[in-house]
This record gives sequence, structure tokens and C-alpha cells, in this order.
Amino acid sequence: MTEQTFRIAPATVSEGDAAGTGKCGRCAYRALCLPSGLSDRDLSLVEGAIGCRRRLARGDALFRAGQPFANLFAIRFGHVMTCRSDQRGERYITGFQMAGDLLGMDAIGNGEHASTAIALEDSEVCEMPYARLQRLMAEMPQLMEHFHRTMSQEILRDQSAIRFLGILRADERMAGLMLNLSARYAMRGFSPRRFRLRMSRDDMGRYLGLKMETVSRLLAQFRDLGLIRLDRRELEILDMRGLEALAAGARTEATS
Amino acid sequence: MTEQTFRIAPATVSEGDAAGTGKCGRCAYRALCLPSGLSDRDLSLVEGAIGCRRRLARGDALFRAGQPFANLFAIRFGHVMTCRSDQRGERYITGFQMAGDLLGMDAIGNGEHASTAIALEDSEVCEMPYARLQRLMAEMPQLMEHFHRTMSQEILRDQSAIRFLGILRADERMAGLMLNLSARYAMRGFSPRRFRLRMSRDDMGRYLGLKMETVSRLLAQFRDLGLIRLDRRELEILDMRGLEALAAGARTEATS
DNA sequence: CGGCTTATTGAGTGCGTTCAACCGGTGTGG
DNA sequence: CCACACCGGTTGAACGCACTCAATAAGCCG
Repeated sequence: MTEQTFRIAPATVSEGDAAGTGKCGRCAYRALCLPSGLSDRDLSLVEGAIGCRRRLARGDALFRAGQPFANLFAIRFGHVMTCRSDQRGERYITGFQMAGDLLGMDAIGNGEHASTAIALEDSEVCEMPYARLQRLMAEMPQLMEHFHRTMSQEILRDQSAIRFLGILRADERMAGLMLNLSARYAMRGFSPRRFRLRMSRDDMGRYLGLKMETVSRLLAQFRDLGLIRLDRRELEILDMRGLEALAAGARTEATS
Repeated sequence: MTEQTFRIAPATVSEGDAAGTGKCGRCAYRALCLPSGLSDRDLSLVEGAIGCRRRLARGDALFRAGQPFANLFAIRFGHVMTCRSDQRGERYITGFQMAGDLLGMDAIGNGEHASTAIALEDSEVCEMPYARLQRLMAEMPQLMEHFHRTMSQEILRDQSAIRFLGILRADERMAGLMLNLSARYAMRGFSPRRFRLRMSRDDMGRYLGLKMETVSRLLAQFRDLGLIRLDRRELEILDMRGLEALAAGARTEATS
């Protein structure tokens, strides 16, 4: 999850915009869901295939592991996380999603959702019936190609997570997460230096393969090193270079 | 990578069979690459889209990270592993592939291969030009659907790896790998109890997020517990239940 | 044979965990 | 209104798992 190379126009949009308009053609995150250079006719075809929008309150489940798969979802605004539990009931988090991100692709393979998607705050999603999407893709090769790319990028993201967990130290993982979120906010036109952590320390830990206590200690350490300022969940990155150096493997003497 | 739920007919094939025939219709691993219930006409269309076959000697690279993406590959026989390196040059292995497995899907997103595929022994693959495949999918919804499922399963596999690395102890990961290989050989009609480990201890370590020394110690421990018999790379599983118990979290007193 | 790669085993260290106490904000009921 | 509990988070002390460093062994190939 280190890099996320969606090429979205660096729009400076407020959260309200994306939700309000109702048509894909005007959606700020169109570049994520749809291929570029779609004709007006194709665009309206796609709009016709999109189902209803769904609002989620904080804590609501968009779908749960084991439920039959029918729809893909695109986040219009808000934040969602996807998590899974193994046999023992041990929970782990496979990703944090924000506006423009797609959800549900891991369910196509077996026809049922493998993970549970929980809203981290009040959010809204586009519901896209997969069957309809499929029919559309057969007619619109561009759309099919775009969809394949999106799935492939999901694979890349998961493989990056494997690197995270497999070979990085705890502080490198933590720095990597901060930078990942920062970059994704930047791509969406928000500040890469100041943002709110929507997830709990425990959620971060379950994502990074660390215990909550370790997450807390690392954040305190980053604060003491002057890398970040942190008030509850409000984060400000003070030394981006320093964080990058840390994520790249520099030891504690990393002030760049 | 715990579960791998390809539903392949439990054919009892020798390795020679798959390679010899030359037509998809007769390939023992057809159920992996192609949707079931394809008409003869569709089948020959698919066969026409498949490019040449390529032989790999042990150690050869099928493709390397950074190379432009053009083809997907299906393994006809042999074993391949996919690995990546991060900025520092730290290598990690994202998967071990065997006959019937598909390679290259992580390259669709960015148009270039993200990982390097190395043959672990002399192998042969089908080269499938992605562009042709795409055109075919537009005409054959079944094929498209099958392809989506395959990609989705790759996502599931990677997410299982995240669990592996994120929340499992070293011995649980090791046991999980043994069982994963075992199950995959069983699906292909080979013995689930006796098989050859095609990869080095170091490769296993880079896959499991462990050091080679740890892998070696764990294998010795499994041997001493009577779970396996091991002669160089020849593995025999003596106590499947015990291994499963270990993978499920039982502590050392796991003899089931 | 010597030189190489791959694997095994030992001893000691350190990172992240575990267990536990404590803190601060928020909500709730008396 | 305060007392209380509760949840999320912080911090401390000690433990243990997997790593590091290092020596040795076992195949393999020239």
C-alpha cells in the first residue's frame, strides 16, 4: 500500500461537491471509476448502469464477509475500512478506503464477500450492480480495460502490503502508513500535511501487523523526533523528508 | 495463500500429459484457464488467441519487473516464483506458482511488470497476448467473467498472505505454507503427503517474512515433533492433523 | 581434490509483545 | 451538578520470539 498510482486530476474539490451532482460526468472522482475520454453516449450508458446511492453512518457495515456478492461500490465521500477475521476470530485490516476508491472486487472470485467493509465515518457510496457492469463491459472495451486495470492495481496494493508486513520494521511501517494517507489526500486535492486519522490506534495496528501499544509508542516517538504533531486524531506532518527517510529505512537518527 | 479454491477436476495426470497435446481442449489444466462449458467453436477461438509456448530452464526469468507488459502466462508444467525488490534492494517473494496457475495479472494496471518471475525448475508456459485476450473477452462474456474471477482470486490470495505476515507466528506460517502446497498438489492429482520443495530455504523465508535460519530451525522442529520427514528438499508429511493444528494456532504441544 | 552454494546449528541480542497501571474525554444516571 | 463507568489511548516493566552473527556441515560441480 506504499504507492497508489491512480492518476486522478488534482482537483481542488470540497467533499460536498462529489456527492451533490448525481451524475458520473460531474463527479469529482470520475477519473477513478471511469476510463478517460468516454463519449457522451457511453457516459450515459454507464450512468444508467449505476444503481442507487447508499448512505452509511459511522460504524455501519456496507457488506459483511460471507454475504452473497452482487454489487461493487465506489465511495463518494467518507472513509471505509475493509477487514477480515480468521478462524480464531483474529481480526486484520486489509485496507483503508477513501473517496474515489472501489470496494468489493475481492468478492467476484467466489461470489461472496471475503471481507467486511465498515464505515469509519458517515459516508456515501455508489452501488454498482456487477451483472449490469459486466454486460456493459462487453459492449465497451474501454470500460472493461479500465476495470482490469483497477483490479490489477488492487493486486499491486495488496502485494505492497505484503512487503510492509514481511520486511519492514515497525517504525518504517508506521511512517509508510502516514505517507500513504498523505499522498492519497494530496491526489484528492486535500492537504498532504494536515488531516484527520479516521481510524483508531487499534485499527492502525491491525492494518500494520502491530499491537495498539506499539502504534501509540511509535506515534509518541515520531512526535518527540519532531516529525509530526498529533492531537488525538488530528495529524500534522512537520517533517515530510524525515518521515520519508524513516520509511526508507533510516534509523532513529533520521532528521534528514 | 492459505486457501486456494480453484475447482479443478481432480485429474490424475502425469506432468507429461499437460504439455504434449498442444490444444487447450485437451490440457489437464483447462479448468483453471478457461470457463467450463465452452462450446467447441468458442474453444477453438480461444485456442487461436493463445500465442506460442515458451520453455524455461531453471533460473530463467519469464519476465522482469519494469519490463513492458504484453502477455499473460499460464504454466503448463514446472514451478515458478514471483518476487519483487524494494528501493533498498530487499527482495520478497509474492508467490509460488505451479502448473495451471496464471502469471502477469499484476502488470495490467500500470502496463509494466511489477514483479519478476523466475523458473524454479525447467518449465513450460503458454503465452497469451493480453490484447487478443481482451478482444476475445468482449465477444465471450463467459471468458471475461472467468478472467474477473481469476483476478479476484489473486486478490484473495494476496490478502491471505497479509494475514500470514500480519498476525501469525513463525511456526504457524511455516505450517501454513506446507499445507498450502499440499492442498494445491492434491488439487492437481499429486500426492498431498509427499512432494519436493522446489524453492530454497531462503526463498521460503522471503515468502514467509522470516530469515532463512528461522525456516531451517522450524523445519528441524517439525521433524523432531514427528510432523514431517525431510531429506534435503524431499518432504513427507507424517502428521497432517498435527500440522493443521499448528497452523490453526496450537502451541508446541500439538500432536493432535 | 578445492571451491562454491545451500543448509544446519549455536549463542547472544533486541524489537515488539504482554501484562498492567493509569489518564482523559464522554456519556449517563442519581 | 457531580459521581461513576467506559472507551480509547498512553506509558512502564519484563518477557520471549525471531533476528544477528558466526561457525560448521553437506551437496554439487569443476
